[in-house]
Amino acid sequence: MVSRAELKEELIRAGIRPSVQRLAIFEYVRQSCQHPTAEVVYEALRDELGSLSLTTVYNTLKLFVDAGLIMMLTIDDTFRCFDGNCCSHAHFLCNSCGKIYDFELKRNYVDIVEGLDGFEVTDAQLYLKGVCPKCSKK
Amino acid sequence: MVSRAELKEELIRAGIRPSVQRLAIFEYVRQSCQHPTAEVVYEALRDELGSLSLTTVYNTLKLFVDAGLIMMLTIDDTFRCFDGNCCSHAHFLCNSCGKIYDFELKRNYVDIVEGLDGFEVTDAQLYLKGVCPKCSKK
DNA sequence: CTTTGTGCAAATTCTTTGCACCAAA
DNA sequence: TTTGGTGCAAAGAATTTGCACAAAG
Repeated sequence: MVSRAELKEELIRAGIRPSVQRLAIFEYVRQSCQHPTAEVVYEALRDELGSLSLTTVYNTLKLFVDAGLIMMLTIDDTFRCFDGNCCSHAHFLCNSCGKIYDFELKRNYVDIVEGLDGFEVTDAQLYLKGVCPKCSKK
Repeated sequence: MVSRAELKEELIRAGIRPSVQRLAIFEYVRQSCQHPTAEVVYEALRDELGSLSLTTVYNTLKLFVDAGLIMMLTIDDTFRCFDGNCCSHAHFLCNSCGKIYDFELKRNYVDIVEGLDGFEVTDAQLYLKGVCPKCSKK
């Protein structure tokens, strides 16, 4: 659990002014163990903040993604969601319950790819889909 | 290069009636070394077929994806595209020219993921982004 | 003839944009 | 007092749906 003050510092270091809305959104995405969509962030914070618009959520999430503070996931083509953990890791989407799980990697993605010489890789995502243990028990 | 007759057979084996439109769309996606969007497929085939609607392209591509004949890629969140090659391989999107490259894998995706026990993986995608050799020379 | 496919137009959904107002440095 | 942020309403883009007609078995 990171403090609000630390998150605020992180925004400032990234050149982003820490408005109330931005800090709340940043905190929410960072602390969330789920992978919220813009809509979910909006619903979760609108009461807490009193005033919040979906536009601001979209603007802010885009700002954070561009600054490299969070990641956008497109593991499912029907929705975009966000991950506050930028450390390299894989994602698993359960086709049954819809939950997205995080997994650590034993080695770098590019190690398993043949013939990448000359290609400069700046970003990588490994998306897995299937059925999670909870759902396969049922 | 696979013949039309073979592609037709493949559709029938998958339980899909090989209408003129479906066969043309299947052939196009299979033979294409690009990774066309629905729009691109539509533009490419509308003249050849005389009559074709974007709706049919969407319907048909969805039909093929559900049947496991082709794959949908969401490597870029701004467009969906399709890959006729269902053999496991990685994709690289050049952020400069927009081209998507295919890469073979040295080993299976799941080999590099930690703690997948109990998870049944039915589908996997490795998406890489960066700059391709052609663009980095410029 | 009976089922299935096609394609138009309209609806839907998600996201972005324009713009006026507000807040902070 | 100037720059930047927020949020409403409207626009935009991609995809899906409803339905009538066409085609194939």
